[in-house]
Amino acid sequence: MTDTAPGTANRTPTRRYGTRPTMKDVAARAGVGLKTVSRVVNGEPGVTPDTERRVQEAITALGFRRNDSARILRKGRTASIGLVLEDLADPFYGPLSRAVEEVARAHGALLINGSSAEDPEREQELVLALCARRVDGLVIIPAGHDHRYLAPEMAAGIATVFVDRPAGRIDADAVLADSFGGSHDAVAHLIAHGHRRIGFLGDLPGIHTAAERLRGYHAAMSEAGLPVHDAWVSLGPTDPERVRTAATAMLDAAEPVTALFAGNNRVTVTVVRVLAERPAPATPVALIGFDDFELADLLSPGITVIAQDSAQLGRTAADLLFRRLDGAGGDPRRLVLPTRLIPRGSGELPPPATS
Amino acid sequence: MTDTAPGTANRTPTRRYGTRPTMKDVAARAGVGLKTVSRVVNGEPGVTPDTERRVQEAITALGFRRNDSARILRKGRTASIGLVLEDLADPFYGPLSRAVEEVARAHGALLINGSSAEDPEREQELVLALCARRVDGLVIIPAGHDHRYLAPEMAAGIATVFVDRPAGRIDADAVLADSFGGSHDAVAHLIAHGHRRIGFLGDLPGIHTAAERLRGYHAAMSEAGLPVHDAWVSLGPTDPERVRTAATAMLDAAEPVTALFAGNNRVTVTVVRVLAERPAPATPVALIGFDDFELADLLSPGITVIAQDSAQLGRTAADLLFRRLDGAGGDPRRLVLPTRLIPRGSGELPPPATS
DNA sequence: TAGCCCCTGGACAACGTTGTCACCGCCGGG
DNA sequence: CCCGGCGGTGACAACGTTGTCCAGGGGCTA
Repeated sequence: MTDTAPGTANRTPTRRYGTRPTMKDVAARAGVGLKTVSRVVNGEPGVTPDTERRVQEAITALGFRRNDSARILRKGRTASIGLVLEDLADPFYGPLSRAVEEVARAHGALLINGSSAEDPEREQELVLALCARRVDGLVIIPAGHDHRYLAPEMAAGIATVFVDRPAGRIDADAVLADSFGGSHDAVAHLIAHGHRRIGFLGDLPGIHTAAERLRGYHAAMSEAGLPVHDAWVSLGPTDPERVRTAATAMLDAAEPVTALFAGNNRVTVTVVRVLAERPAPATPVALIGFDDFELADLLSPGITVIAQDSAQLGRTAADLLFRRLDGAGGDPRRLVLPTRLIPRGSGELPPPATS
Repeated sequence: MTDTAPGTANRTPTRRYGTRPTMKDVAARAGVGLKTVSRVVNGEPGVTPDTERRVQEAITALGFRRNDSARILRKGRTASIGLVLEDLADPFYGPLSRAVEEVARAHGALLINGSSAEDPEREQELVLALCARRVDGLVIIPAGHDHRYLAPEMAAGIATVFVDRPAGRIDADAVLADSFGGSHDAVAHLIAHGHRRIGFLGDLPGIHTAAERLRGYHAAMSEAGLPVHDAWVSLGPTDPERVRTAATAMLDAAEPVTALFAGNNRVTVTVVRVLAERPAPATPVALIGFDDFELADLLSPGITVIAQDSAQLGRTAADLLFRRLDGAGGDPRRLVLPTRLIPRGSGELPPPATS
């Protein structure tokens, strides 16, 4: 009684506000043993219909709901998985997250997710918080490059699958899109349409996908025997200001690029804006973007993209995760999903005739 | 030993795979008491630097990580909140979810979220699962219209805030956008530009926002003394097929509508597609959409929209939730956030001169 | 030097559930 | 009539942590 707030003592004579009935309360009210309540709640066999009815009545009368915290502590499994990604608000990650959730749901698990905001420290903090909660598994879109901090957790049985980018300095399952191949295809496509001076606007070079896409760009250029000017490549944060500046510089150079390859959806959108704002040139600048985005087909011209199915990425990763949780052993696997070039017009524009 | 997998017995002599060290193990290894370990782990005062060092060493040596399940059970607070929305993959909910997450993070809480897929049963299932986990609070974008099932949970202390749509048949906090006002503004805007026959393409009439937007449409029309033909209003699922059919019917009628008001972002996008696919009419059809969406400004014409800030919606709801959790009392509140008309061209198109 | 207090550290119960095991009464068979 | 078995039920420990309480020792003051 001593820790009962004075004001609430009279309002709820039987139990304090915020205190919920437990199985013990239900048992007492139904006049049965604790374990019998447990059996009823979990649908275990071995309870007379009459007893069950009495217990059910007590449950509804008291508004009892099983405390899963205690259940989890006892059983050791939390039936929940963690998802750490860069930014839930990014249209690329929404479908991915939803796909992971659907798979989790099919396995009766809940999804706890957090955004790292591309900050390695925040990623680690989040991941370890999830480990402390003893999630059964983790799906991680890594922001950092060193995941050795995860080794003890994985050794302790927390299944982990990396998505979109591989783990750093540890061996772990990963599900990736074919950034190199997709990028190569895009640049080759532009070259096939006659372009020789192609600019690449990419994400921070430390990000695995950005590096791979740059590699694909270089590979396609060199396969075609084309030189790459330093001024044609710009890597950095994807905020509109930087992209805008970089794109403008490439387009206004003495020998301007005739085509642009944008390294991800945010960059593509900014480039579209930049191109739209410039006075219409005699020959429009060709553009291909990595990642598809809604309405890309409705712009004029439609934006040619390298599409990767982010939902499929998430689904594949979650499937792999649950296979691991179901006991699938073997060495860490790396799955690479293909990308697809969707021509819509902007990537098929020819270079100026003079070029 | 009997339940140790044969292959792992030799690899981990001291403990089975999947079993983690506990504070007891740490205490034993450090040669201190259990509670001392607890003090170190939680940064509580009253431990000599030397003792603390020994404990820290034992912690890293064993790879110990506090089991938050047990902590939660003991403390009664989970430091996590649940978010139930319709579809994480929807660009409207991504920013909302992210905003809720940020607020939660600022309060040291994790976010568990789930998609109801607009299915009341699934919503209830999810919400109750979250209650069983004893989340501290809930942010709900309701799919159903009867939330009496939540009453016992709320009485037991789970703070709950509804977003985007109010709760059904119970009294609860709600944060809404001004659907009626925004809708009214949109239609008035079209009327001001000379339109008399305006079509409304809305979501399922059971959804609160859809009903409110319809109400705003009717209000604006009747204020202007304009009649509303049955054929000008179409409510239903927002899948492209239905919207396409409905829009086409309105546009091909004997007395076709000269302007369309789309009830949400999915509808707007489909309508834009429909209009783009039709042979260009002498006078283009005016269009205003509820919800802003990326690239709306880059289409030609730009799409005039009624913008509601979904991130702000989420932030406001989460703020309110944590104020409740911090003990703020008082009656349930209903906050209504304003919408904003953003003219971009499509809503300013005049009707045909003959009209 | 005696007495007291503070500081550190540990023993123990409790959180609410589930798994194990034992008990009770009743049945059929010997 | 007794015994074995079985279906139904409950007592009890354990999961890993935190809060409460107490003990012991060292330093300080009177």
